[in-house]
Amino acid sequence: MSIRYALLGIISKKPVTGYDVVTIFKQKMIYFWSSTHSQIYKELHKMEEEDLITHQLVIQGTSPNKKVYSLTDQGKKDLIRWAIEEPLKPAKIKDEFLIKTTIFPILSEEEINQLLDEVIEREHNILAKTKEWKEHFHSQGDSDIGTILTVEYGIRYSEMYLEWCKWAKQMIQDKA
Amino acid sequence: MSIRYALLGIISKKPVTGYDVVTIFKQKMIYFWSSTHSQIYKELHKMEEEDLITHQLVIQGTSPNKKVYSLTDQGKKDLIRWAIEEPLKPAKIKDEFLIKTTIFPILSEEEINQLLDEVIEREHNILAKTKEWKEHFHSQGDSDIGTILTVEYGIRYSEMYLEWCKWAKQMIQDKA
DNA sequence: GTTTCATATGTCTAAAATGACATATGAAAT
DNA sequence: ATTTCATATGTCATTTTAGACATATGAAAC
Repeated sequence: MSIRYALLGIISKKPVTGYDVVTIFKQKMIYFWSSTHSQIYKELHKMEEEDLITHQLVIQGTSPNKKVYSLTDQGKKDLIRWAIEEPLKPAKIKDEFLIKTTIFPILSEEEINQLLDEVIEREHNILAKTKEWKEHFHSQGDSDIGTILTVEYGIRYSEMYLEWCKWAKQMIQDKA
Repeated sequence: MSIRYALLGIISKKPVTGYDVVTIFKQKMIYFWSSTHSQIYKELHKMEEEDLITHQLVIQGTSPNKKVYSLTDQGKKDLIRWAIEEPLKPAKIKDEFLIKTTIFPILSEEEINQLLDEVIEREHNILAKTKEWKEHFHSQGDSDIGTILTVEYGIRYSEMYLEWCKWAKQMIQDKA
């Protein structure tokens, strides 16, 4: 039941292909949802069987043919029902870096700084992409409230992470 | 390979039971790792078979007998190897609330506010528990750098989330 | 006395998710 | 010419995870 509503939510915005969904997860939703193309294609098939979505085959000259999915009435109804009626499940997070952080006491200062630099670079890249995306949709005149809120969340999340890293570095230096 | 190092990390601090691990995940690591007792017990068995941990049976008068696990030399070696050598994998996050956020445009203002209030309450509770824990380990004179850093992360994470919610509420009111 | 709660450990089935394998087009780069 | 890249869709085996079922103790609440 997990990925289903993420997919319905994406498709509700505008018709998209499975390939589009993959890039949306990677580029625009990285800080609150993740999946792989194998799971996405499988779930799209299942959802079409259950009449929540349909697709239109688009033959392209340039690149391979694609299936553009859109919501059925039932799909939209189910999405809204889920959003309003289903009790909110706690977020599921698996952040390996924080696990590594817990064992800093058994690592050397150099090793710790190396790990922190690695994660800082990762987070910088994510933040840069998120800001890029924000600029892009603003320049397009897009004022979708869902997009505005989630992009702001992404920026705040990454900034929090980076500030915490900076604080952690200072903390470790002071302790040493 | 996922939960393994989370478990090794926890056990490296001090010997614990499977039951302890369950509560640690729930109370102290909720904002960066999650699992269930069925998975934890299974993985502990597997890790013991592979000689990464061992247990000592403790017979208690009051409550049921328990298995207290500790790291073997091999377990500690593998944990450090993982931390230093294995490339950092991106965090995997599944936050349903942000999915719900993306479809705010097809919900009513009342429904949106209800959802936001729900998540604000959830996050308040998490923050309260994290702060309680921080007070507790400070009062115990615990100055484990791993704990200090992760608890600070938890507080910053929850505060970021709550501030974003507040901002979102304002944003939605202004738009209406 | 009976239920509920915290402690404590396990199994089992089903669902979800990962990662590898597999294929195909057209454009661009080397 | 050949490789690489972006686009595009799929399968399959294995691993991971979730959630239900199962049991047991002692203390506390009702």
